[in-house]
Amino acid sequence: MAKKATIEDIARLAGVSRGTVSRVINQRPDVDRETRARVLRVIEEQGYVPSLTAAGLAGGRNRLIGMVAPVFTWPILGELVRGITEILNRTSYELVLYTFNDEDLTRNRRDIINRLLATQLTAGLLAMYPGQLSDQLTELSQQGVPVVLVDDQREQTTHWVRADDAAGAYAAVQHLIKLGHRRIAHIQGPSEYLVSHDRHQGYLRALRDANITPDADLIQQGDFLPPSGYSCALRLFDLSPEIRPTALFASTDQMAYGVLRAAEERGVSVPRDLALVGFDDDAPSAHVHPPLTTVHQPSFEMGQEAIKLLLALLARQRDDGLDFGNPLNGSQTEIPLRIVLPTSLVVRASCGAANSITIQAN
Amino acid sequence: MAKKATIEDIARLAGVSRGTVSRVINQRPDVDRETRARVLRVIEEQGYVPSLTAAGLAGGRNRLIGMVAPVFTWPILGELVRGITEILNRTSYELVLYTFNDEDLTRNRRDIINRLLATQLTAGLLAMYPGQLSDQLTELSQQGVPVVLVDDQREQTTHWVRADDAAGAYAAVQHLIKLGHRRIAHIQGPSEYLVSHDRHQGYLRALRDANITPDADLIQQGDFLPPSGYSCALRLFDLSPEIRPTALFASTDQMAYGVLRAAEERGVSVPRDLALVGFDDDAPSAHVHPPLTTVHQPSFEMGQEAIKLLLALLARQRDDGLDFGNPLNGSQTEIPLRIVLPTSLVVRASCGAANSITIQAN
DNA sequence: AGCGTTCACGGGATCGCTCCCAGAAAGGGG
DNA sequence: CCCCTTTCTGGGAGCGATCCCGTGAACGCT
Repeated sequence: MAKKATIEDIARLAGVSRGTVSRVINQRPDVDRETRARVLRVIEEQGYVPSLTAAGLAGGRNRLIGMVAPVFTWPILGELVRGITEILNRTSYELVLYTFNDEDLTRNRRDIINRLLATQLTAGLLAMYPGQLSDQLTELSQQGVPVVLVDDQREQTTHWVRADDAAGAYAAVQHLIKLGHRRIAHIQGPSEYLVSHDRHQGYLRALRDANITPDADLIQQGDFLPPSGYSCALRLFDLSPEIRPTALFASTDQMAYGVLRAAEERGVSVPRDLALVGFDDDAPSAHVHPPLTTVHQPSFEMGQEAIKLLLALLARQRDDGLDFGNPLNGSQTEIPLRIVLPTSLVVRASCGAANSITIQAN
Repeated sequence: MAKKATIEDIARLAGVSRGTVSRVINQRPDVDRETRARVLRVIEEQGYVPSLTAAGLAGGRNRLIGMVAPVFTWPILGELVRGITEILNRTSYELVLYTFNDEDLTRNRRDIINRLLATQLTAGLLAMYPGQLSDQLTELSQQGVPVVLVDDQREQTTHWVRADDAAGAYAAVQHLIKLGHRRIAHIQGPSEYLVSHDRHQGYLRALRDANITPDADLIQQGDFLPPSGYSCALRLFDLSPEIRPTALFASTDQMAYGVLRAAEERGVSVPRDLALVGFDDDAPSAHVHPPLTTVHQPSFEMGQEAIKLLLALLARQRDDGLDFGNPLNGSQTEIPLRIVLPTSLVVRASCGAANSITIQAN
């Protein structure tokens, strides 16, 4: 393999200086059209690609973005990553992955992120479902490190993107109401999570808007996972026939799977005896029996919006350095602090609706 | 935020030179015990973390590992990534993500990888299910770039790790035979994939070992996805009762889902009328109805083995540079070119076996 | 013609590290 | 006691970019 070409080689071949080549590479305006064309041609011919490493050292800024995610969230990251990389591939930034498990977190949580940043490798951070880490990330953000969270669990003061859980839940319950149901149960998630709260609020609002008084007997509390859905469902099935629900909105698909199992054991037919709707649109949901009607989270779009937001922060940061005090800067479009994306209702068989279509949540 | 400390600051504080600090950081032997301890203490006190960027530029070697994966494989990468990061977190290496979609591939396939390498960012490459990229990766590997493939689709001349598909298929079919089945159908994948071939061979061998003559009527060809499983199943159900299969081994879980749907439509009860086994252990398989017996791929371990192999290659490369001609090097353990990991059979309800246990494939 | 501006471009200094050679200090053998 | 090793350490020379000051040419204006 021939020795790699450096900027110096390109400069020599194009008959210009390093500085000019650098200007061409970084798309700076003050280069003559012809010169630029010539340099670009040489770059093309030589297959030259500037060293990110050297550029990072010299420029003090890097072209790497750190993606932080707890390992256990990996299974649900596929779509998010797709969205992120689709945008990122059009830029000169690259993605660096940082994962950690629960041990790491409990042991020396602060260290992990700090060391990560201390390497000066990344220009910004994209944190997925950071959980316990979010406080620290917020702190970093306040210190000027560009950070964007993809989260659905807490109110943040950092830039973040999330799905509109309340509207999604509203649409799901409204759908059940339109199908004629009046006694609609809800299995909510743990109260310490914001999603649980939001989805519950959506449920309540949908009922109220249809003049249905919420019934405390029909509201159970689970922990997001199948077993809790199972036991909550059994409790509901044990209610006397006149108050037993005819429909159920589980606040996660996982819990809905538990409901499905309980229903099968008790001979409760879904959707005939019980219309069921979940939330999340996990992969298995299309394949369970019957296929689960659920609220789809726009993961792909969330990934896209998150990285766009971060890229915007990065761009602003760069400008600040160069055009400090530039009046144009002030009029620059404001970068949104939070982006909430609409969910959509995926209608399958478990709710008893005949057709299988997708309905926008708002 | 205080200005970041550099190696120079540490040197000054410890009363030594940059060179010595560098030696300590890189764990070189030629440093006095006391000096080393002193330097380490200062590093600790200052929370100093060396700049990977500068080290990369100066040393010519980097501490980044590129992970290459086509976007559409993301959903199945969760466990692999877990395995990789678990090992990687103990080293000073970081993971950089490179994904690309089909367009990228068909348009300028060569460019992508070349540009990737040309940035000189990564010390080695870990490629997941590279598909069309594998030729090029092999080439790179021959040019001296450390490359490890995680693949199940082709015979490679590069280092790679994969699951033992043939043994997995053998175990699956053997399981069905032990349950008393003699007429066992198989839906294989597209012939251009090595997995299809291997799983098919495993199927045939299991039949032969049980003195069952394979019946061409019972062997269908699908394309890995649910719809093809559906149509293949219908074709099998249309066979006259005396030659109709009592069991079916689908070479992917996805196709098994299609089989499940066909069975439901035709009133064929699984597992009573048809015992079903899939392959891959996709996430939905535990939740389909009935839960699918399948062959589990050791993704977590594959990730671990792959990264260990790459790390070993990297270490060897580094040694080569330093101890050129060292006799120890010659007698050094030869690094295995390929690693094949055992699969395991996950017994659930769809095969008709009472208990739900996991059986090692070999 | 003289002067100030703008436009392109050159090249020295620099980023934070590793490499490596040279030299000091400490022992070992004749 | 001198010389030769061995063990440690110091510091100059890069690595490949960016930054930025400085310069020469071309142009417009008085």
